[in-house]
Amino acid sequence: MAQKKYGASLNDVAAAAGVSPSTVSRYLNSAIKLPAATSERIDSAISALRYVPNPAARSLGRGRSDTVGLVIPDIANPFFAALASAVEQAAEERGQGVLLSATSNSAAREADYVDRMLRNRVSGLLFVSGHHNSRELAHTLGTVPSLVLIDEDVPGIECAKVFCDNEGGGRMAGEYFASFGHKRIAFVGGPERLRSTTERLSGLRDAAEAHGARVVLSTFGNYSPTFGRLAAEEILQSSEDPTAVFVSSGEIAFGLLEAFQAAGVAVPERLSLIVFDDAGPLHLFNPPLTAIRQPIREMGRKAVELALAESKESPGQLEFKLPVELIARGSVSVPRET
Amino acid sequence: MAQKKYGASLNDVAAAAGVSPSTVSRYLNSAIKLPAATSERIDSAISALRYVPNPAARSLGRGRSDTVGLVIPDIANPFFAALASAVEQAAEERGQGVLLSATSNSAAREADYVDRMLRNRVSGLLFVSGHHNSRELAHTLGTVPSLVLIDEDVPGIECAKVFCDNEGGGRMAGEYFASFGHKRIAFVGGPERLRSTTERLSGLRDAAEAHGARVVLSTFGNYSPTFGRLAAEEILQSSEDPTAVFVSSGEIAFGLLEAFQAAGVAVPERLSLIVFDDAGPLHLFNPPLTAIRQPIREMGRKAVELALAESKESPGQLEFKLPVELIARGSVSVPRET
DNA sequence: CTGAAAGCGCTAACAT
DNA sequence: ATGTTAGCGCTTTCAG
Repeated sequence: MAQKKYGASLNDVAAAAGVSPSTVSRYLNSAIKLPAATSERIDSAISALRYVPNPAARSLGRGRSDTVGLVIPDIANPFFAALASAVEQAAEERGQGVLLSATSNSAAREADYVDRMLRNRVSGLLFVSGHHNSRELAHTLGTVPSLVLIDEDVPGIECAKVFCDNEGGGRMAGEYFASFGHKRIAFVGGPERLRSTTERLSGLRDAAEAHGARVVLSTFGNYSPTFGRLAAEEILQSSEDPTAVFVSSGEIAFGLLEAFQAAGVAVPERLSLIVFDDAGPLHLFNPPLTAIRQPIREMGRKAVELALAESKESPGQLEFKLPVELIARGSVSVPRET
Repeated sequence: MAQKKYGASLNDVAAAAGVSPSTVSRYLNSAIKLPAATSERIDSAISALRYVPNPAARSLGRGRSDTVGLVIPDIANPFFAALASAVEQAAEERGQGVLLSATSNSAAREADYVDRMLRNRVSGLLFVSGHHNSRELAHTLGTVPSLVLIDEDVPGIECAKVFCDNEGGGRMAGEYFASFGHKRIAFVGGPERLRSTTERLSGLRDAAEAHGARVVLSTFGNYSPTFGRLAAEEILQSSEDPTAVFVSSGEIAFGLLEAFQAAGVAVPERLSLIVFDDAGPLHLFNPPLTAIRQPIREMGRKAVELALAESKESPGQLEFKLPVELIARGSVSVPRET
């Protein structure tokens, strides 16, 4: 589609319909009502000429692009894929396209991609960070109007934020473990210093301690099966001898499970498991995984809504914390005899 | 980001550097080498003014957009998510962005979204259909230069195509079943009349018959767990009494498995299972699922390559069939005693 | 090899 | 209410 003269322009349509370009423009943007006669002439000119509007020209003329930007760490991760899907749907409903960028978990790219979104004059920017953020990122982000942070915070940025109730999720997990009689719990987090990570841990810890249990081990790493395998080793070798583990992401859980299977460690008989985040078919796993489910679709929708909100009502609520729920399946049982 | 005057323009940079806009433009597009002195002046002007190029203007001026379009049925499906990820990476390497649209499995939207890509003057369009296609779609697609079809064919369109070896995959499954002694095989396909569906079935059938087995049941539906549950019922009620089933997609397999579990049908003891496509953590399922793996990453890369190929070398190879492999896990065993 | 000038297609102040 | 007229920021002939 690279050829220069692509098709008919608005001017051609206007000429064919015997009106001025601005009339056609206004008509098309439904900012106006025309006599039936002229609107028909325009319509037929459009179809006769096979006219298609050029978004680049429109964007250039207006200084914005009817597009919302979405920056995520990794589109192949089921959680982010689901989020992207939700965002796209919500955006579509509002006549906005989505410009997607996955940073491939590279911190360096986060700022670059935000820049790109800015260049593209997106009407709103949804950003999901996957790192403890650099000063540079914070600076870039600081200049972004209609920014919405999803899932993860970036310290020092004041903007709309959509999180799930990480602490509540941690608490649910802790209480659930405690109700089975677990006393020694391990926490496998995402990247250290990330808000979601610390909140989940603190919820878990609070609930545990309120029920006479303890978080005896906590380890942090990136959202990957590789880190999960490492964490599994750490847990199995720990002298603290945990009987339950709460893992902060599905991808990490995959690695954990692989390592447990390889080591002949039975779940839940030997080690109970709860995973935060229920994206992917966890119910079909061996064993079916008990999970904390985030309302991904609602998070995406809310974020789009906030990004596109007309007046940036600073007085209004800026931070939203959506509720999570515990989906009980088969990966938690009473602790083994000690 | 909707404000009008956004930042410095190329003209501002040129003025600050004491050269003409065209010189800056040429310099930035590396179509030229400047004396070190001037190039430095330009560079410092750029950073001083915090100049960022405006892609819309560039696109308008050049008639194309340094962006490849990708249209897929559903971004939340792990297969398509992995494909999108691969495409994005390959595009990035070539300095191209990706404009993504998910049709939400709506046939009606396919043509719309292709149109949108056209408007956006994408430098290449990658299209994955999820339907037996309408005349309208074929017509729209017919006008698209640098079109690449991935995974699924659209009859009557002549363009570059990247498939996997569906027939070979079916054959592998058939042979594998036969090697365990299965005689009666069920096929759960995707949408009927889709090329991938028919090819997988024909490969399966050929291999089965070559080994004294038969495909005793075949059923078709869309790529969803819901259809999988329906198919499971059909299989369980069949008087043909199949002992093995070959299912054409992961999403469908999820539904199948759910229904089998609900009905107390053990896999593989009662029914062996092979799924086409190994996206998602099938190795952690209960039982671990034996699968035909497509080279998703390579497919994405190849498609981008073809879309961006300079000269459309019609004499060259237009259709690529990438090899698949069977990943043996635990969902196939010898058939139960009859 | 560099600069001037004419668009690319559309929008939005101004006029009428 | 419609038309006129400038741009939006960049690319790209075409002169110099």
